[in-house]
Amino acid sequence: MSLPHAILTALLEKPSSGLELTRRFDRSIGYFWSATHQQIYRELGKLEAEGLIRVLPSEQPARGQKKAYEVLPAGRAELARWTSASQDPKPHRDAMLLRLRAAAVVGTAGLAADLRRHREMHERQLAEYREIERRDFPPGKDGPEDRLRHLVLRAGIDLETFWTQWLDHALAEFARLPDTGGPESPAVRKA
Amino acid sequence: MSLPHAILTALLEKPSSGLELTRRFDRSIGYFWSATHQQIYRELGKLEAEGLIRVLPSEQPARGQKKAYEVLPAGRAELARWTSASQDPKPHRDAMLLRLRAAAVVGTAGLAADLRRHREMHERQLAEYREIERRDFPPGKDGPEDRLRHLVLRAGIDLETFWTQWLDHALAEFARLPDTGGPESPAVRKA
DNA sequence: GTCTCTTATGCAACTAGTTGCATAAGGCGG
DNA sequence: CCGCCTTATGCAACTAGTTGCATAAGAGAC
Repeated sequence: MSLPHAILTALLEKPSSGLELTRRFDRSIGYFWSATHQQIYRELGKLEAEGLIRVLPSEQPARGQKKAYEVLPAGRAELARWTSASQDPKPHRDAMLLRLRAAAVVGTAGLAADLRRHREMHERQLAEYREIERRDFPPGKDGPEDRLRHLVLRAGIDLETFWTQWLDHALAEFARLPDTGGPESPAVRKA
Repeated sequence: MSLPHAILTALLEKPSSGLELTRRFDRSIGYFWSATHQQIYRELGKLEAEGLIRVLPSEQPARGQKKAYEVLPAGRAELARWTSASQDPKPHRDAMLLRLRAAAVVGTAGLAADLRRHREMHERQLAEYREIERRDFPPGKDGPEDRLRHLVLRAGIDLETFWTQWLDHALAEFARLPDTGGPESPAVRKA
């Protein structure tokens, strides 16, 4: 249960409206914790009700008007508590690995094309991360906060590099395999 | 939506009862697609209703009796369809990276211990994968199905290696940082 | 022979996340 | 001044996954 904490972090970095948060989740934060605008609006409502954030005064809260939130002391305390608390990692779910395993049983037909497509996507994401790194972390910028944020970005860069290479490896393996309905069938075998 | 396909794959590898599936999900398949026994029983019910699997004859279906399922031709066809269909990868969610980003704002207190703990967990998982590799993929065993399954296991091994190394890197970075309430506070700053 | 433990199956309620759509304000074109 | 586009906020319904508990059969303890 981390969405509220992702939002608190984002709001501490910079007070924002729901839509601004949505856009920021589409960029930096969303790279390791994605969220739709509905999730965000709902969560903002809850956080406000719990007294962890509040609407910035000044703007009137009419519908269709910007409504910016800031974090209250209780929210900062909650985020600090959550950050330092021991947490078990959630198990991964990776549909592509599942598909490969399924392919071992029902055949590899059509899979290689999607492997290539995923490879391209990972490569594009990697280029985007590298661009962010170039822009946001030039050589001089290395205060404590910068170091931590850079560390997180590095994880993104290294992960995309990892998947790009792994998919290359998988594609090379595919090239050595018959690209048919698999080891024991032309598609449906016991029809 | 991949749980039904994970189950179909498992059942094609070997017809099983709900509990047997649950155990197999705790081992091999669950390493990239985890599921609880309730999810599995519910999904088995749906798959049977849709005519993709059926109860193996022989055993009577009284409660508390083993009830093994096998995949029907329609199920195999559905799995083949799903495997070859183009699918977009779901965005990752990684709470640890989120916590590091939060730590850049509210401080790193207490985080290093959990980084170390996660490092140990990844290392243990890595050892387990290596053991499986040694046991299930000895040098001679490399038919097409073996190659694909080995590829999937390799992804697990390489990912755990990746995280172990990344956490080492993060811990080294932490060692160079003040381990306090963060850049701008003793915990709650504007109280 | 009944008590308790393990195996096996399952329901119900809850939490999290997604999808589709609705509403309202403001700007701008004609 | 009316229709249309963009910005901004939000509800409702749905899908997926988790947690807690209930039920029943068989095995062995005593």
